[in-house]
Amino acid sequence: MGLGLADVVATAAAVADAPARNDKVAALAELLGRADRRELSIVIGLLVGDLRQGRIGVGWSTVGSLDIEPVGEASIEVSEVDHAFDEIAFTSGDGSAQRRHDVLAALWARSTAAEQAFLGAVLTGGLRQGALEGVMVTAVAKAAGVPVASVRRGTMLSGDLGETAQIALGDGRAALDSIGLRPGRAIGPMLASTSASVADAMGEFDTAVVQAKLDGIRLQVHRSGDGVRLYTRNLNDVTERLPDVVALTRSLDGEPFVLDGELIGVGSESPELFQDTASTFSSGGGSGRVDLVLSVFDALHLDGEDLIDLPLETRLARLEARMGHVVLPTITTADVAEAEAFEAEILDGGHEGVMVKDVSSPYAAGRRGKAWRKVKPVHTFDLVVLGAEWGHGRRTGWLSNLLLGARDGDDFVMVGKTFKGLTDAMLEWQTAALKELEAEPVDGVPQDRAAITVFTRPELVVEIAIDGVQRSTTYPGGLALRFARVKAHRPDKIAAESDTIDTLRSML
DNA sequence: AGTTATGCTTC
DNA sequence: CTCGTCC
DNA sequence: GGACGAGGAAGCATAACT
Repeated sequence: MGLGLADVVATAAAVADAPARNDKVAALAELLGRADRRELSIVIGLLVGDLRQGRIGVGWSTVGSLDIEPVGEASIEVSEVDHAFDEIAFTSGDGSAQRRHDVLAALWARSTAAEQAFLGAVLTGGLRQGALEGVMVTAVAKAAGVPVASVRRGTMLSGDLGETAQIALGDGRAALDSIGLRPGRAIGPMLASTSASVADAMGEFDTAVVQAKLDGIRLQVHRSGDGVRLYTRNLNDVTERLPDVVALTRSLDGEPFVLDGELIGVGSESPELFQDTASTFSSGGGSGRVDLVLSVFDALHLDGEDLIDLPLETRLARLEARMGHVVLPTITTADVAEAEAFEAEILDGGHEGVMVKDVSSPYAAGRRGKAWRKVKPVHTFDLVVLGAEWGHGRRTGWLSNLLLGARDGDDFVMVGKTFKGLTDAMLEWQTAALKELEAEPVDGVPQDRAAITVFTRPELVVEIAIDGVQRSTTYPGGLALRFARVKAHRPDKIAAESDTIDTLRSML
């Protein structure tokens, strides 16, 4: 008898109900202890909402349209769920939508109400049990009786928690610790935290490496012999899409190697807009509208040697010696003024900002550490609230997502939405304030989500921070905000004095 | 053959 | 991608 | 400090619909 889906559902419920992380871990570890080797990847995939088969093309709309009577008694095994997901994932071509739907419906028809709800949550990314991969790593360690650090390390180097769990529980500590970086296999990329300024970021370090932050797509570049593999930040294999980058990679010295870099569209003088980089990237490189160029900023493995535990300074020296011509603009300095001058130069070149890194730090794969800090300019504007959407999940009952307008003469044109930057107190306040302003929508406000939207008179001013603007075909002003977040409500200001669409346009 | 709906992935 | 909240 | 979950914009792919 294999593990039942009902066992997984019961554990998920226990995890969701337990506020303390330790209790979540205990519940997960107990379940892992009951799974056999083959089931581990499946169970982990279900419970962290990241299936073994990746995304299978079933989302909110499909799940919501299923109206199938649940059964009273649980009978499905997790291996059967896995099999159904496999079938859905690998079916394509004419008529495939129907076949995929049939497989899903058959699964639903055999499920209890609780199982249907759980599977639906998994497929729509709505688990909300307060435990995803981070907690699961700890649970795997507990179930296997090994240190969390070992599991974390194995997961980052293998890029796969399910596989790591199989090794930890099945083969033991020694096998787990022998997982190593292997050119050709993706590894979790090191992530950065944010600093408000270069001076802030440098305050933490004796000496800093400062590098241009390019507004493109993170790319992990592997080469072993003639074998080349290219992975995105989320470890998706995009090798086939980027023949030019593959050719470049084959031309570099020092294989086997693993590099960390950024892929960016480059025009005659300045970098292209991110939109154009992304467009070219997703439609297959060579035939795109812009030239995609790889810039490298770190080396994890070079000349067949692991570098991740060596200081950044050493990694960069090795990188520079081997392939200096593909390394992006970099300086090493202890002087804040020098770093700021470099930042100004980079921004002047049309780039996004700079990264400030501790010169002595190892490559912390898969971690968001303080050794790397990103510094990007922030722009602030006074915009006007045109409406708000009711929130979901922990924001249920609050007006959450604000519809933002810029002034255009006496009118207002919508330029984006945001739900970010709001504290619970601000949500409470704006919910009451916006209800008072409820009105018919003004012109130029999309009404596709009218059912969950409260439209308002354009009166409440909000201070909005953005990273920049981008072209838009969905908003009437032809422009949309990038990474908008609320800094403050400004009921003391009047809408007639808010910022204009022309001011925003000047940023394009 | 063109348009629409849905899902996915980058930031 | 950003931010606030919670453990 | 780590982990989670709130939900954004653009652009592409695929299959169904018209």
